[in-house]
Amino acid sequence: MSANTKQQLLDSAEGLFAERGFYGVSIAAIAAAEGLTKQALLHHFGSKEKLYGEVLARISDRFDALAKEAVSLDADPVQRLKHYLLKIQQNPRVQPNQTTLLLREILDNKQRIDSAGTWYLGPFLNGLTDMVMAVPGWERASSAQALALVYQLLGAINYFNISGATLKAIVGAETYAELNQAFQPQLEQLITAGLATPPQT
Amino acid sequence: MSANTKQQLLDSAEGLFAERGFYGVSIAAIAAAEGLTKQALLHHFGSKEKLYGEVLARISDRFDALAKEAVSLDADPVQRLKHYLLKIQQNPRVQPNQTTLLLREILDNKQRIDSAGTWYLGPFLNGLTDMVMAVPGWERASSAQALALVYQLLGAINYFNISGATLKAIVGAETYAELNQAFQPQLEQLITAGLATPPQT
DNA sequence: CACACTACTTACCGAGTGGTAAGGTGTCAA
DNA sequence: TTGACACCTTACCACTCGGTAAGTAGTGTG
Repeated sequence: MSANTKQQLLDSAEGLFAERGFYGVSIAAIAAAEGLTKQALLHHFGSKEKLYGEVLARISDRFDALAKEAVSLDADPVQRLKHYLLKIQQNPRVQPNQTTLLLREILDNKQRIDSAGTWYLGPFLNGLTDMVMAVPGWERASSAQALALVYQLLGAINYFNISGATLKAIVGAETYAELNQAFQPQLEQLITAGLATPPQT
Repeated sequence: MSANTKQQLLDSAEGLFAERGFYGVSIAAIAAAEGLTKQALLHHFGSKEKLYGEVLARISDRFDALAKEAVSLDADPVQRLKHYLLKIQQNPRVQPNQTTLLLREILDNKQRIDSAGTWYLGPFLNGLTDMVMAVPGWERASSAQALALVYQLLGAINYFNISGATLKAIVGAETYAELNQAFQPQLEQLITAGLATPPQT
């Protein structure tokens, strides 16, 4: 079955790209992870760049789904934003491969002229910015001000999420476990505190 | 003069590693940036890995210097922390190459068994954690709780700092300029708000 | 049976990789 | 003057890279 093989190749590619980066993985390695030759991979995707693009597109779709879910679940804008951000933080489907890959894309996109890495982040950021501006007190903030907060909260979440293995190596396993426990309540407080102090216009 | 050439090679290497990542840059490209052959580079550093290690060590030294400066400048723990974090955000010597490279290291360190990338981050994080626990209201927090806040604030800063070019491509140059202006006051508010709500013990 | 199509394979290519070996050139001390 | 050393070069090596070419096995479809 072709569709199945293709999805499995995308799964492997997602994990390997997240681990080692675009240049750090060969298409042969991705194909071998599924017991195939690299020419089989090229048969399905045409080129390494196209494969990478499809991996990113799949991630984008997942974020969209998550956003739609958040909108449908919560009416209160503060709760909605909080739940959405916490879901981004926790979703095992999303973390950590997905976050890592997106971050790598942010880092690498400067030199890959291909804009595949930017188009999908736009709607995502817009959605979050709108959520912030729906919060009481933020209606009169500029979109740039709301985006600044959005980016700071995303950074607070993602920076930690991608640090896992390295951070554990630095502080030790026990401290890391405590840190993992302390992180979410602290994050909720930070979100609440950040939203509670809208910029004065 | 050897020391000069070596420093210039380190400068070039720092920029190129930050831009393209460890695997994305060849030692020949780094050497060519200084008008040399790759064998001249190998003469100075022995191997690509060792060169990379020296680049990281240099960055570590700069962070240490910044921390010492912060301690000497401010007596009030809140102001000290605020100034330190803002300095990390703004320092043109530090940003953005340095932040980018450190982030790449966090991402890649899992597979590079070499621990060169972890040892220097330890003291840096410890210093910040101590600064937080010196803030009134945080004395009784656990170090994990303080570290959680530290990491969230670092994420808020660094995530934005590494996003420059990509973020500009997403939101457009004008919005990005506004965002750049809105970022710092918003960050100060977030730091203040985060520190103002210590965890209940 | 012929034909086309999907899903692969092996064989191969040119370009680029990190690294080794050996040699050249200049400087400086004995 | 000789030797040692730092600093650099050209030449070369084995290897890996992404991608092309050509072919094969299996599965319908007319």
